[in-house]
Amino acid sequence: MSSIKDVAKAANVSTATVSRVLAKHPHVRPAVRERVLAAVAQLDYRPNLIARNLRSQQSKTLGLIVSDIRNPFFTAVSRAVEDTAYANGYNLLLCNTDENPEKELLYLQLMGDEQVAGVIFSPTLQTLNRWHELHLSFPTVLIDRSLQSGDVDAVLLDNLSAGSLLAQHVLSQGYRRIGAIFGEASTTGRERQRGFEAALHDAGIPIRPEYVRFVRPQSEAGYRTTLELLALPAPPQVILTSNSLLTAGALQAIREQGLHIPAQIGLVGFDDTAWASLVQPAITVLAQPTDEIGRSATELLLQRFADPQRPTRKIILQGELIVRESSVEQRGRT
Amino acid sequence: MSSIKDVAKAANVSTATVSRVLAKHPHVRPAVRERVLAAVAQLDYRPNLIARNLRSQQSKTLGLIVSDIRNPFFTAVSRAVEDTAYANGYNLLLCNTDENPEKELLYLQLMGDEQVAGVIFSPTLQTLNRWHELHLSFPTVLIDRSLQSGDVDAVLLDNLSAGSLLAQHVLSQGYRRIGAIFGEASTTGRERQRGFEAALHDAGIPIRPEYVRFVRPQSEAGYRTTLELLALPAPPQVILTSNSLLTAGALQAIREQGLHIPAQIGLVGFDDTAWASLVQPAITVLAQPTDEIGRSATELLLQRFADPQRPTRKIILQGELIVRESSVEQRGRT
DNA sequence: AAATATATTGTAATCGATTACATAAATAAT
DNA sequence: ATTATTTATGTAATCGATTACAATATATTT
Repeated sequence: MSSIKDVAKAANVSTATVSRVLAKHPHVRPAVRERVLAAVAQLDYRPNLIARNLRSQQSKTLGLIVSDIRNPFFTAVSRAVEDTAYANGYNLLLCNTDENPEKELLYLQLMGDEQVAGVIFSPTLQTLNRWHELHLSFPTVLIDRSLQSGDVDAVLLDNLSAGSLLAQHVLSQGYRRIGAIFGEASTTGRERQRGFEAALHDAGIPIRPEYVRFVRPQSEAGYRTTLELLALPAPPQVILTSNSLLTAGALQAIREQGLHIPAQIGLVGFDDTAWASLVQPAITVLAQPTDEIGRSATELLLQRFADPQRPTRKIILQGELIVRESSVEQRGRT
Repeated sequence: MSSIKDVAKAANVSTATVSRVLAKHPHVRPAVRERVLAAVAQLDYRPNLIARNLRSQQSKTLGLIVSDIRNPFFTAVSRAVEDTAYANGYNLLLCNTDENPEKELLYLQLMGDEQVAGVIFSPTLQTLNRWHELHLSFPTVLIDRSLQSGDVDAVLLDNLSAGSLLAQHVLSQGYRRIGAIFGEASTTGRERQRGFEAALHDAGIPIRPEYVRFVRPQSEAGYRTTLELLALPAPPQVILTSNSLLTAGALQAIREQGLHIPAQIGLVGFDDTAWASLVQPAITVLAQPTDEIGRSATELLLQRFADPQRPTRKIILQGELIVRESSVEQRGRT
C-alpha cells in the first residue's frame, strides 16, 4: 500500500503538490501534474479514506437503521437507499434493531463513533419519545415512522389516507364486520388505525373494539390474532393487516381454518410483496412506494448536509391501492 | 464533540494516560484512573474511531457484496452476517452489484479504500476468472459461488448434491420429462445442473437439451423460459428452477397457462422463501441454510484475521429438501 | 543506605491526507 | 528596471488516538 509520501517521492514533489493535483486544484504546472499522475499510476496509489476522513472531519458513509432487513418493506427501501447513496458517492452501513430500543441507542451511538455523515432511521415509539434527549451529532432522516412535532426530516406514507383507502375499499365491497390487526411498535400502526376508523365512521359503521388488535408486527402474531378473531361469536367478514408479516400470518391461519378467500373471509394488507400477487387468490394490498421512500430519504439527507440550517421537511407519499381477488364484491352479505 | 485532549485536560493528565485507562492497561494508579473515568463521564467522551483506525491501520468494518439484497437468499444471508459481525464488534458495509462485473470491481476497490477488515462476496463468473489479477488488500470469503481451485476461503452449498436431490425427488414422484432452468451468471447454476444431470443419468433417463436452459437469474427470465418450455411439442411434466426468482416467474407462467400444479405440471425450486409455503399448492424446495451460511462466512473471515497464514478452507453445507404439494406422486404418467 | 527493580506518567512520533501560510519564481504594470 | 501581481511549490500544523521511549517516583533487595 503506497501512501501520498511515496507518490511525492516518486514524482519528486511535496505531498502538498500531490494532494493538489489529485484534488484538481489550479496552479499546478502541467509538467508537474503529469509527473504526479504518472507516479500515481505507476504506484497504483489510492488515497487512504480514513486519513482523509480524519482530516476533513467527515466521512462519506451513511447509516441505515431498520428493525429487520428481512421485512420486505425494508429490503426494498434499503436497496433504493443504497442506489441513491452510491450514486452520490456515499456508502451504506447497515444495522438491524429488531424493534429493540436498546439496540437502537447502541447503533445510534455506533453511528456517532463511526462519524457517519448521516443516518436514515426507522425508530420505535420509545426511541422517538426520547428523541430530544439524544443529542445526535449527525443529521437524521426518519422513515416509516415519525414524531408528531415536525422537527426532524422524515419520509412517510400517508398512513391516515392509506388506512382509509383500504377500509373504504372493503366497505365498497360490501364487507361490514371488519377485523383489523395493527403493529404496536410504531406510530405507523396507530395512524393506519385512525384512518381505518375514520372511514368506518364516515360510512356510519360502528367500530367494534373486539375486532381491532395491536400486536407485535410479526407473522406469528398475525397468525395467532387471526385465529382469535375467527373464533369470535360473530367473526369478521374481512381482515385488514397493517404489514406484510401480519398478512402472511393471517393468510396461514385462514388456510388452516379451511376458510375460502374471499367467499368466507376477505383479506387485505399493506406492502406489495413478491408473494402478494403469487398466492391464490392474490391479495389486495396498499402498496407503498418503497423505491421513492428510499430515494427521497437519501436525498433529504444529502440536502440537509448541503444546508444544515434549512427548515425540516416531512415528505408524505401516497400509497397505491392494488385491488386483487382477496377482497372482491361481497354485496348482499350480512 | 470532546476529544482525548479535553479529557486529559479535565483530568489533569496526559493523553497517553487517558488512552491507557481506556485501553485497560495496568500500571495506572487507581486515583488517576478514577479521575480520568470521571472526566470521561463528565464530558461524555467517546473515542473517535476514525482516528483509532488510522493509527491502528485497520477498521472494524466488514464489507458484504451481493448481487441484489432483494433476492431472498441474500436478504437472509445478510441478516445472519450482520448479527455475527456485530456480535464480534464489526459493522457492515453493504453493496449491490446487480451481477455487473464492473460494479463488482468498483466496490472491491471501494472496500480497499475504506480499509475494511475483510469482505464477504458473491461474485460473478467473470470476476471469479480474474480473481488472481485483483491483488486485494483484504481477506475475502466467497459465498454461494467459488473458484474451482481452492485458494480462497468460501462457504458454499453442496450444489451438486442439491441438484441431484431435487432431481431424484421428482424422479421418485414419477416425473420423466423434466425441464430445468438454471442461472447463467454464476458457477452455482452449472453445478446444480451437473447434479441434476447426474441424477437423471443414474436413473437411466436421457437428458433432453431442449429441456435445459440457462438464463439470467431473474423472475422475468423464469417466466419467459417457462412459457417456452410449455410450448414445446412434448412439454416437460415438471420444471426445476435454480433460484427463487426463477421459481416465481415459472409459477406465474404456469398460472397464466391455466395449468394445474401438480396434476398437469410439477414445480420445484431452490430457497425456502416466505411465499414458497404460502402459495397453493405449496412449493417443494431445496432449502439453503441461509443463517448458517451467513454465520459461517463471517466466522471464517474472523478466523482469517486471527491467522492470515492458515490454509484456505471451503465450508460445504448441505441443503434440505422440503417436499410440499407442488411435486406430488405422478406414478403412472407417461 | 545504596543498588536494583518496578510502577507510573509524560513527551513526542506516528498513522495519511489536507491546507494555511511562507516563499520563490514568473509575469505584468509603471 | 523596479515594483506589484500572480502563479507555483514547499513547510509544517492539523485531525484524534496510540504507543515507543524517556523520565521520574516508589518499592524491593542486599
